[in-house]
Amino acid sequence: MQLQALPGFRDFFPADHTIRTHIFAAWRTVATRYGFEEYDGPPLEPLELYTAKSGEEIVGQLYSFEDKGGRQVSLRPEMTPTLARMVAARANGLRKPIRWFSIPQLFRYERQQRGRLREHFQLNCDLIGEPGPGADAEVIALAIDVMRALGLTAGDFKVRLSDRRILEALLRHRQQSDAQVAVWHQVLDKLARTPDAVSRQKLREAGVADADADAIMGLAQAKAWEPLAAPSLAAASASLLEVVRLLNVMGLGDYVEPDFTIVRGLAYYTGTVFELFDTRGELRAICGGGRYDSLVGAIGGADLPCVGFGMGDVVLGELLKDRGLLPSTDARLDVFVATVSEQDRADALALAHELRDAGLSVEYALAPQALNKQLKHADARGARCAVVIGPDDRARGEVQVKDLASHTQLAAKRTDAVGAVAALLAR
RNA sequence: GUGGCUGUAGCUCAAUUGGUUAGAGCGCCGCACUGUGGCUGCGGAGGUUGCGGGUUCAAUUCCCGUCAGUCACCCCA
Repeated sequence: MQLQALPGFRDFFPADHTIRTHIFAAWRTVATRYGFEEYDGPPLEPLELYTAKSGEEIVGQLYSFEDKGGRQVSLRPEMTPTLARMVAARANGLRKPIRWFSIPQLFRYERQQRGRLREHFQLNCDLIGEPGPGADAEVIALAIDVMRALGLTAGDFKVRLSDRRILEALLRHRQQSDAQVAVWHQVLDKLARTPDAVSRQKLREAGVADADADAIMGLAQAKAWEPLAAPSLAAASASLLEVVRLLNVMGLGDYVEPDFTIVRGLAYYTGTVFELFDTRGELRAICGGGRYDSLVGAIGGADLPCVGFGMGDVVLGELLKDRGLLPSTDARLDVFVATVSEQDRADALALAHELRDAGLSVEYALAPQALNKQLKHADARGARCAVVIGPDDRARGEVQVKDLASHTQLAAKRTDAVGAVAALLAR
């Protein structure tokens, strides 16, 4: 049996790693553009960090074990508890609001599916210390701009936006019991992929009156903001409507649509919740987030309101691939230095090093090789330019500088070789 | 964790009703090509047909198990 990566874990061959780097670069660029600072924490944490606040159901999905010191530990399944601890530890000394982002590798022990592995990288952006809707709009705009930076448009994805307080108000207004509320969450979460009759049946079994079911379903499935103006919802929806207004002002209105069926699995969300989906509905959520005003207090004692999101690299990568937006994964070399004879090798090494000192990516044949083989290799490596050094050139104090794309070649003084190459590459 | 489908070369795939030496394209290496690359031609390496067992004169093909992938559940960073 061959040794291979564990199920749900990935080997990143150079071509794969290029894609990963491409995504990370967009994440860092846009987060930095929004004034966010990068942080990180340990990939391995005490098990209690997650069992204490995330609920017992999540323990089954933790990649946890006992370490050699007898400690119960877990690979991190999410970044937010670590963030909450770090922020709480220095809460008094940090200027608010705090804008932090991280790109942690996260783990879960679960059977894998398309877009869901046992390991992935996730951009986490959190804005801490600002309770108002301005912060919510800011992080949502950040998520949208990450997608735009990768070449995706409003035709490719949408932000589905809601606020937990709206559903709560709906249910409270209709006096649903706690057990019924739980059923509602389940039903609404999978409404789009479930036949209507099945949903209705579930609600009936939970003792929800048909009249209540009609009313709540009707509002929950609304595809417009207008129903939020109803007097019974006005207080609960004021924040969300302001978030929408701000996004419109930023010019990002096209990317946002209402979806009051968004529930989000994590228990700690308290207000705004949102998810990013591909418009064709082929993939699972690309990004999810929302407001969690009590978590930092619960973990670290400091009472700080937060809003943030996580965006994973797996589904995002699938989407970019489907839309033909992946970067070229070919290696790009600036210069290949080729020799005609073994007597040219010393000059070739010296020149290659000068070119590397000038910041160029340079290769040469490590062992003696025919010139045509070297140039073929230069071509295969995607080099823009080749420098050929032979006995005749050396006798004249020259080198030949070739533009591999245009098949042109010109002689340059050996003393000016770096300048000649730089000039060619600048074209 | 439950169920369906699928496992053949590095990749994408062939192989007749079960039939004797498992093929092709791409990629890789070499030669034509001892001071000039993309093309072309020729050659080569690379497989325990995922693994284990069973049926059969004979298994890539049929059956069982197992591992892995995938899809749907459960659930969702």
